Amino acid sequence: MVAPDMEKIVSLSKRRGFIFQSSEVYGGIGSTWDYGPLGVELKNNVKRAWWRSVVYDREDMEGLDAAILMNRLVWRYSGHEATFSDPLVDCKQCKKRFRSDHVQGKVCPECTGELTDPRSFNLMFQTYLGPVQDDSGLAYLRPETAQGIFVNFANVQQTMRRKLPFGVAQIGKSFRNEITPGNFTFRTREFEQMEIEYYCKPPKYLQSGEKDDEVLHQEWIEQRFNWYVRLGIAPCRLQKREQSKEELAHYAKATTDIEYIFPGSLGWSELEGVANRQDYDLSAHSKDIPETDLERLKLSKNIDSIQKLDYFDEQYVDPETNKKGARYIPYVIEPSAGADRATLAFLCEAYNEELVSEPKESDLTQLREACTLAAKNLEKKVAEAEKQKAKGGETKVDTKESPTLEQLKAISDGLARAVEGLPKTLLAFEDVCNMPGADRLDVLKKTRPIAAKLCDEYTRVVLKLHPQLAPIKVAVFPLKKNEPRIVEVAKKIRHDLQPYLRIVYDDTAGIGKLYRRQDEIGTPFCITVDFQTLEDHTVTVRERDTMQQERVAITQLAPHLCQKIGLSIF
RNA sequence: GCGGGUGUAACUCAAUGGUAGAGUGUCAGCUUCCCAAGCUGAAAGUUGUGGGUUCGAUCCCCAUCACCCGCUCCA
Repeated sequence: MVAPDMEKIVSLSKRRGFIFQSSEVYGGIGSTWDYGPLGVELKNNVKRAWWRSVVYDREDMEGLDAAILMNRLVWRYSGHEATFSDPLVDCKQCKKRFRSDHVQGKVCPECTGELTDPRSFNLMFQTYLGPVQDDSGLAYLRPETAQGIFVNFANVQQTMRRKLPFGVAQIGKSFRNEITPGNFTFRTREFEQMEIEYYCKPPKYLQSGEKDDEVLHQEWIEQRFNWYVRLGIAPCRLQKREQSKEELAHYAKATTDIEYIFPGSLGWSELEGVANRQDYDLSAHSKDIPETDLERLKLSKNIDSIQKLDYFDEQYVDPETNKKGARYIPYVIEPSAGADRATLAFLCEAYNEELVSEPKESDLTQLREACTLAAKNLEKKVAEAEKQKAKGGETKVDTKESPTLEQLKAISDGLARAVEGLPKTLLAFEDVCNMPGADRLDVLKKTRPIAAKLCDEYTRVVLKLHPQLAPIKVAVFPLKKNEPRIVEVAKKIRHDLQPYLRIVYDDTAGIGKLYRRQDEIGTPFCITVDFQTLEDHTVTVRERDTMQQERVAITQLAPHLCQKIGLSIF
């Protein structure tokens, strides 16, 4: 099971300190979100796992952290200044919106209504450097981190003495004035990217046995796909989608999106795009690019750059002249991921509601009675709706007052199935109450709290996050908090493990509730100090997903847990 | 930007044209030898914000903000 809808994630995020609405005390501000104490741990872990995977676990990668503010010319020559400010027109009659260069005259192509004057929508945030707000100080908040990597190509290559192929990774904030943000943290105006520019040889300069750009492109797609899977995303909810020729930006030879199927209306959506951008970007920022290449890349001559971002290949031997060495602009493969999107995907994927134990039949009586009542009422409503349909001939639309016939039937069926499957289907009642139209049925409003109360008692919410991503790795509890010897040992364990692991101590509830609390935030291991501990210096280590326990000597806890979590200290 | 919906305690939701309730959660204490147990007590909301109608608005009307759904858009 994964999150059934995004609202579950939003509500859990708020309740347990993962993600808050930004500027909440002033009523919020559109599409911005703050990561709370657990959210920042989770997102940091995602970024750290990414950095480890693409920088530390390879021999051919370097890191970078470029400034958010850059010379305006970067965005002129990258093409953003032109393509990021579309003049748009709206139809005053049918409210559709068009790019003004796609429309003839001042008439709507669809309904022939009158169009507004063109308005410029610049998707880049502007700001001014220095005290005077005029064009001389105009700067943009970067809409992508990639350009910071491109313009530093020569710096990185020379200082690290790199030979092709090699890549540069960067994590950082980007800003886009999106027209339609939404879907929680999925599309926001301020977001964090994890981008790689992997520089390689253009096909012409390859020597035998070397991988070409297309092979490297495929390898990156595979590696990035597998990264998500390794950290817990089920492959069935992840897909590679190759962009069609029509979708491709003119500078991209090929792009494959890695998509995750998010809950609710969001559905299949992009986590990451892996593009083969050829030599477009480095050429764009270089002086002295030959006319033929400018034409091929549809670039205009760069009259402002003071560098040529090319590469001297000493090994290359010209097959015709036998001349050694060549100077050329490298190709680039760009795996560009969203840190917030990955974090959201991991949260959605990890979310589980489980029946911990089967409810006693005596506890179910009230629910069964309420359902019988609801079923009868629904039957009546269905019959009414059918009669009306036969009479009026017209299918009733989904109105404020009552659900449609189809909705009624679906709810009725859902309820019947849920009742039949009891006690195993306890969790299904909530789904039934959330079906379209159900909110307008009073009978279900009465059933909901009864089912909810049972769910509280017999189910748990558990985030099955990969241990490396979990915000808290270990929690320590005393089995009895009014037994000072046990409390003392538990607190000492927390203190001793603190240098190795993110660990918390809690004794403010019964043991069952303490476990549930940690389940809900994805803590993979809970240590409980009990009476046996006082005799043999062992504790129980309880595993989140299975709820199984094993006894471990206190002295072995650090290596034992670090090994299970996959930390490399021991 | 357009259309529809929502906004009440930290969360989930009730209620009413006459100064707001429940469950969960949180906190304190007691109790408890392993999975949201029990008991006692407590804190917590100018009902998103600002106007209007009214003797009186959380409820009706208008505006605004935020979120959700659908369009539109999306390197």
